[in-house]
Amino acid sequence: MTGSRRGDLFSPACPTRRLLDRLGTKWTSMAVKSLSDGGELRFTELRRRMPGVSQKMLSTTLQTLVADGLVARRVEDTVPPRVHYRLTELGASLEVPLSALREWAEQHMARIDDHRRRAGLG
Amino acid sequence: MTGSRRGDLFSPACPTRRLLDRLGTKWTSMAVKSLSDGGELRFTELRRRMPGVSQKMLSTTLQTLVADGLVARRVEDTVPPRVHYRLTELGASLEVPLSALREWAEQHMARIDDHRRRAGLG
DNA sequence: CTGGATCCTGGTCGATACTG
DNA sequence: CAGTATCGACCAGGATCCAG
Repeated sequence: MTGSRRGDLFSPACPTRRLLDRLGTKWTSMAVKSLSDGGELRFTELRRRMPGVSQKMLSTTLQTLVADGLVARRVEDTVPPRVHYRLTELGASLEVPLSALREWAEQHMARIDDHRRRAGLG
Repeated sequence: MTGSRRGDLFSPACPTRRLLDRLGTKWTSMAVKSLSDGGELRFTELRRRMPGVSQKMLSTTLQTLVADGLVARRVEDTVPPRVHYRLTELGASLEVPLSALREWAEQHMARIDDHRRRAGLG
């Protein structure tokens, strides 16, 4: 942090853009929400809470979140293995602004859809 | 709105997912931010504020935003034509949760990047 | 000046099959 | 149970040229 960085908002390294890029991937926000609601969950439990997700995509999504430090992965050394996922503090802190965006979406997306229908693009 | 819709959060029509899908497209959030900062702007003014955007992508992005009802388009009937864009009330209201997400990104993305580097995933 | 039309590339995502 | 490997479809997005 070198003081004011408003100019950075439009640099290729813009943190907002990179964050939205990730949240924009299909399953990321749903996984965060599921872990926020369910606490610590196993792989299959998580999968059940995310209708439509494939094993590969859930695995990839979780790997990204773990690498980002938003989700913690805990392996029980049993047979068969049990793997548990939960939000880290960082992940939980993201839930705050993210839930604000969710509220906005739930309140206003219907109007957006309506507008799009009239424009004939949606 | 038909009362509580928490279950909808994971339906294919989930409003949050669809909103993030749009905000996740490369230039959308930058355009919203630029219009929020600059007020009403012409196409080329907007383009200057968004380094790296191509004519096509700016055009496409603005069309989407206009169709969504987040941005208003005003054409001055001159030669050559001047086209002005500004946020609608709906678009301005989106700026509220969006700026909260920006703050989070600016405060925490560095830590995410650091975490990723250690994980060796980029 | 403000776009539209076209072509092309890379990455996201899904289906399927296989493994410890 | 919890992944990994591979293949292919699809589309966002960039380059370029053209038009009102």
